[in-house]
Amino acid sequence: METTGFERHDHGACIREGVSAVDDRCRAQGLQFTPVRRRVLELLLEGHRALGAYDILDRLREEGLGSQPPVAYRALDFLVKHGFAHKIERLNAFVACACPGESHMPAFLICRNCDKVAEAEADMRDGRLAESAAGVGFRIERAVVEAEGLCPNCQGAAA
Amino acid sequence: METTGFERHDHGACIREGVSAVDDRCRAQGLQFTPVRRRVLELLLEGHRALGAYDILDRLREEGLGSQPPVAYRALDFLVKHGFAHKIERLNAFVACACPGESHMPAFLICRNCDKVAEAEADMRDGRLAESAAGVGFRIERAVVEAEGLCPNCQGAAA
DNA sequence: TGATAGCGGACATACTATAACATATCAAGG
DNA sequence: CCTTGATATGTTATAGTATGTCCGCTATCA
Repeated sequence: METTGFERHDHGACIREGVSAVDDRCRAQGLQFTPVRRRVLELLLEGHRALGAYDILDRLREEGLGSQPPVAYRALDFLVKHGFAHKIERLNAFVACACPGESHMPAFLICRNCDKVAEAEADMRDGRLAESAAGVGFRIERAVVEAEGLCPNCQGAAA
Repeated sequence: METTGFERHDHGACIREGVSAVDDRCRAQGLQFTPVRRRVLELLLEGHRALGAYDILDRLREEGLGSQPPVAYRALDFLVKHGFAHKIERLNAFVACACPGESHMPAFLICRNCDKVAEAEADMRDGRLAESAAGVGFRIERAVVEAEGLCPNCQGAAA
């Protein structure tokens, strides 16, 4: 199990790679990676942070890419539907996926101080929750797992 | 790890016990268990289902217990703050706590067919997510764990 | 008596998300 | 060429979720 998000890294490359990975997958699957969708993904990749739909809409508006809520929501729906982004229910906000295209059950580590969001793998098919669910005969199809706390950087800063 | 919610049980007693347990704890802790708060808890206990704040508000309005959103939200905030109810982020809705007063890290099993919600224990201090978080130095303080799927009853019905 | 604190009533507003309908673009096929 | 169908975007309006603020009531306590 790995996480992505808190380590130092070449963030410019990170954005370029993220966009180009999605670009490839769209080509492979015959999906249209339009300018609005591309730009929304770039915005999401910018900070490893969750952005609200209206934050994104504001940016799009500044850039002349759309001005009404459905524009942002449709782009976000596209990205989420195809696994290129995720919704953080706790924040009513969205983040770029750390490993676009791979099917997974993502879990998130949300720093309450700097708002960065890291993605981890949390397959619910095993683990204690899965056992518990199996015990009562419940069949898990999807799962929202969002942990909130302090990231390594902010623990140092707070101390 | 136990779950509560899908098993058959004496539901009348279930509500009475839930309310009276909270009543006791409020007395013990010097909290005011007012009529609005009590009624909201009863509504939440009624169906082991998640209710939206405005569903609750509608009921309160019918009963002359309040008519404006803050009335419902304040009662819900009180219940959530003291661990007598939980918010289901995935649904923007609320459920009564299955074991009021005990401090815990709850997880939820949400049936997408009948909308019933069962509560399980999902302590994040161990398990794979905890390991993963520890691996990157993230300190988990709270966690939202909400699994969606089919409850035992609805699996039978769908087949 | 006056001060304080908690609760609830009421009004207004902010934030999040979708419905519904119109228009544009483009590729496939007659 | 032109029609058709599929997908994407533009636009208006509205639904659904949540909070800010001010006020008055009541209980309590110094």
